Amino acid sequence: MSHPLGTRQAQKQRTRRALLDAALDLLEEQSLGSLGLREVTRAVGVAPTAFYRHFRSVEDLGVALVGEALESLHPLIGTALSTTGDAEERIARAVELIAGHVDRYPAHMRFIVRERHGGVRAVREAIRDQLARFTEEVAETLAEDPVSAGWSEDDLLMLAQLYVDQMIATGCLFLEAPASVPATGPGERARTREHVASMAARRLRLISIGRLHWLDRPADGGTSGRGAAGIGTAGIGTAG
Amino acid sequence: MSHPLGTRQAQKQRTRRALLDAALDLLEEQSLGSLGLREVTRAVGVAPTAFYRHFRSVEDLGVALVGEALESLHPLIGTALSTTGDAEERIARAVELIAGHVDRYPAHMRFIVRERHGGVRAVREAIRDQLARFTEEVAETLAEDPVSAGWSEDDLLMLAQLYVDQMIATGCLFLEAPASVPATGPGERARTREHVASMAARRLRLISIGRLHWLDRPADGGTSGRGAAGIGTAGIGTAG
DNA sequence: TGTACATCAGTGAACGCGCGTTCACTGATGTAC
DNA sequence: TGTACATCAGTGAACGCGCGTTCACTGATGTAC
Repeated sequence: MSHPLGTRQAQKQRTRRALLDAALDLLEEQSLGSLGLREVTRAVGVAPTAFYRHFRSVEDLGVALVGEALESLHPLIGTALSTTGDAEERIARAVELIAGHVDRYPAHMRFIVRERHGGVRAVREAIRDQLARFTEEVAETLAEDPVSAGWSEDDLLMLAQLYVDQMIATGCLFLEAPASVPATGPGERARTREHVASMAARRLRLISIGRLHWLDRPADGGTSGRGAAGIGTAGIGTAG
Repeated sequence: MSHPLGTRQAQKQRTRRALLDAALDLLEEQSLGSLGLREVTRAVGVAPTAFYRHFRSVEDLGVALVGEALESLHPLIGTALSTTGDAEERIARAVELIAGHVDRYPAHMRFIVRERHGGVRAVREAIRDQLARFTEEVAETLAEDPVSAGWSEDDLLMLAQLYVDQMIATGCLFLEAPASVPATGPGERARTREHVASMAARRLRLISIGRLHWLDRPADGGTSGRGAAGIGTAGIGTAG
């Protein structure tokens, strides 16, 4: 009666899931470093000691969360990259995908954003490593694009990093734009879904434009580029 | 003898500084949410209760840190914006300025990066508000630039946000690139100062190029732009 | 300058509390025959 | 199918510890006359 569904393994997995979900829930209001083992077990309704059947520590649980949070983000990247159409359509689609992801997995997104630079080293490094994998993947896809002809490897990596960073920054903005508040309060326009989407699209647009004209520029100026032609730098962009 | 330098006020300020510095120090390894009041006073060498003579809580101390960390960042922005020369020179100067700032105030930079999305609401919001002020300032400076002729206000804001985000992202990269390790370990090239500087410069270059060609593009496609001319979008940037 | 009083930064003992971790346990599930 | 034994997810009592906060205090600094 208490275990109607089946095997011991299945029940264990259910408890593990409950611990992960409870942790994600609690992390909406705090960071992993201040999350207590007892807090998590209390939220689930098991004894504190049950925690040790699943994780060695809260830090360990955090690393597990990194795994699943970024696993859920992974298909998003694939979908965004494989979208066809003109630049404007692809940008709109990418922004939509991110917004949809944040709607579906807000706690995952918050966790990544918060712990990416958070106080728990193992978790920080796990996120960094996973994002580096994503970046590499994006870079490889970009490399196949005819637009990238003549780009150095570092240039491609830079662009990939820029895209990955944008993805996270945009997700973060959507997190702060509650779907339930479409009405514009005083000065709260910045946290409207439409406004966030519009600004995110603008950013991607500017990056897309910069990308198209990347090789127009005369020299590399950096330490290791190889793709540019010409010497000297025109006086572009002078400020007051 | 125990208070050779002067007034009661001066001594109080010295203790306050010591508390702030000790906190910054401790925050290198953890986040504000898990920082204890007793930890801070222990590091300074005063009784726990002395803390309350200066701050109501650790959260309160955090808000004070936001103030001084972003105050130290402020002149940086002014200097970067007022730099003259061609685009390449200005980019190099901006990257240098950020690197220098990270060298001088690494703990401040780490604090901002970590707590910007951290678990303490009051601190998060203080950082957000201060960065919004910076962004507004950058946007105003950009507006005066002839390159920005015909740009909508939202476009300028978008660009300003992009620059401010880049500043922080670059600072964060320099934090992870210890000045003491110029030698390239296996696969550690990404955390070399020169490589970070080179990649940061590339990003700014791409943004600068995108900026120059912003109004070349045919249509706005967003919700509120006003500066663009023409209709339809060319099929730019198709991926595999 | 000297005296009497006020201020207040820092002290130290005490408190109740929730923490992470240990340990021997229970009893349902799984396995061997 | 039935029986005997092994496994192991979850229990609950107990531990020592460091936490934030309170309180009445001390004694150097500041001020009034």
